[in-house]
Amino acid sequence: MTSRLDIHNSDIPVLCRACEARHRGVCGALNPQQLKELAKTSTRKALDSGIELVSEAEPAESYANILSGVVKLTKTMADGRQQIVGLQFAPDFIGRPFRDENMIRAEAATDVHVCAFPKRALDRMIAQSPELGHRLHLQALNELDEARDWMLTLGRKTAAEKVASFLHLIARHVDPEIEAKGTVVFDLPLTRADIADFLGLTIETVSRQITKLRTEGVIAVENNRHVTVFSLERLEDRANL
Amino acid sequence: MTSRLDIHNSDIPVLCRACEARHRGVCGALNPQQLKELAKTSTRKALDSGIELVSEAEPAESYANILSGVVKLTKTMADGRQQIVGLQFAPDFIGRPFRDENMIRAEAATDVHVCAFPKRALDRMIAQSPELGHRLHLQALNELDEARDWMLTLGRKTAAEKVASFLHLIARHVDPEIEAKGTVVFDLPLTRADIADFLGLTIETVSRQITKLRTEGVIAVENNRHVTVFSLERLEDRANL
DNA sequence: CGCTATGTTGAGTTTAGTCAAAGGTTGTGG
DNA sequence: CCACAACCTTTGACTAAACTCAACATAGCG
Repeated sequence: MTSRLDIHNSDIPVLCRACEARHRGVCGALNPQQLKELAKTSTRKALDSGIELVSEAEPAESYANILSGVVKLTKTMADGRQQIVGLQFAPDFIGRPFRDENMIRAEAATDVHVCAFPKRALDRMIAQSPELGHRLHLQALNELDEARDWMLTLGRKTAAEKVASFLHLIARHVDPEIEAKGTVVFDLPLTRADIADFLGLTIETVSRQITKLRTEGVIAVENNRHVTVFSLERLEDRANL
Repeated sequence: MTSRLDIHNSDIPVLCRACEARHRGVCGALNPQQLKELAKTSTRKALDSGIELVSEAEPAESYANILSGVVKLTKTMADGRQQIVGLQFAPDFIGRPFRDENMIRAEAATDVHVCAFPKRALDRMIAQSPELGHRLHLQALNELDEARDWMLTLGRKTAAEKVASFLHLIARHVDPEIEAKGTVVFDLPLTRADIADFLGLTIETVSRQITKLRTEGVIAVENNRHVTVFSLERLEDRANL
């Protein structure tokens, strides 16, 4: 389907030709000319898990599109307590338009590939292209919806419900089409510590709740990271969704 | 300062002339012609505390600007557990552009005045005016920042820190200019039940923490609602900001 | 003035956190 | 290829924070 649009690939920068962000991501708003201009200053990067993309304190100088992997957005208190306030997947856009200070840290949760470009270059293009501004607006609204959904989880759910909600979130992301009774298999993109930071719990509590779901036959776990959800429906019940 | 812009007030619809939303709110993006068109379909409403502006289930048919008062955005679980996911003040915009389903309930937390207009009328104008789209984008990004700040509070702060954070939020909103050592006096826009729903706590815990702040001389409270914060700095310490 | 809402306080329970130890997994260098 | 180290995860016993239930106090309203 989308290949129809790519007949004149010669117009499209090499870097962008196979890029998901050009279809579902923000770059989809750009014409070949704009894409070419942006591609001049963009660089692909492969980042190991744990590498910081955006610092909590310093003003950001670049934006990025995620090509693969998972990025976590975190907030940290002076005494070290941490909260993950968002997870981003390909082809999400990373960055805070219209402001330099971010007040948020972005870190590779898994090994990640991104396409990074200078803040200035994109800011210039936003001013020129309403369609690009609109795509960024949509992403912001989407992140806002997700953040508010998660606030309910953080504020009002029990530890058991929180862990089920998290697994449900990942399962849904791995396979958005899955029907309620279907089985989903995936590798967790987060360590227990990250899951705890995402859910506002401790590592130990997360571990205990995962064990409970395992012994009760809702999920299976191999090698800590590899998870099988036998029935999304059962997981939803546990999450009180 | 802004009165300079109002010399040709005859162009401005009567309804809009004294409206704060025309300066700091989204209507500031509209020219007199657009303002006139929008004013044709807009109506001012006075809503008592507790009245619902937007339903969690049904698609919204109108947007609104808050003229005065406080609106709470809430999410509710099937068993009745509730979480306030945002507070909005004048001249904030209420509504979810580019989507009908809201998945959120908006309710007057205090008596409220709003200027409401049909979703369609504004959607049409968004398509025409990039500046209007931009203002809505900025508000969405601002709400996203606030939501993520609050996620840290919900997930990682103690009850004492949560209550101090809430009082700090309100105090800052009442007087954004106040210096650290200054005294701030205000009426709480929320009941204890609402505060509990905002903080992910129970009424009793909120009450106990307020009592503690009172007995320790950080705040004074009269008639349950009227609060004096003696030193914003001390409150920030309690909130771990 | 009494009634209903809302808010406070206390006693006991529950949930999740803390601290400590042991079990697994992964990756490295011999 | 194996052994070891580093890290991550699980499990258990105990503790602390917040919740529940219940009684009482206060404020606002008719």
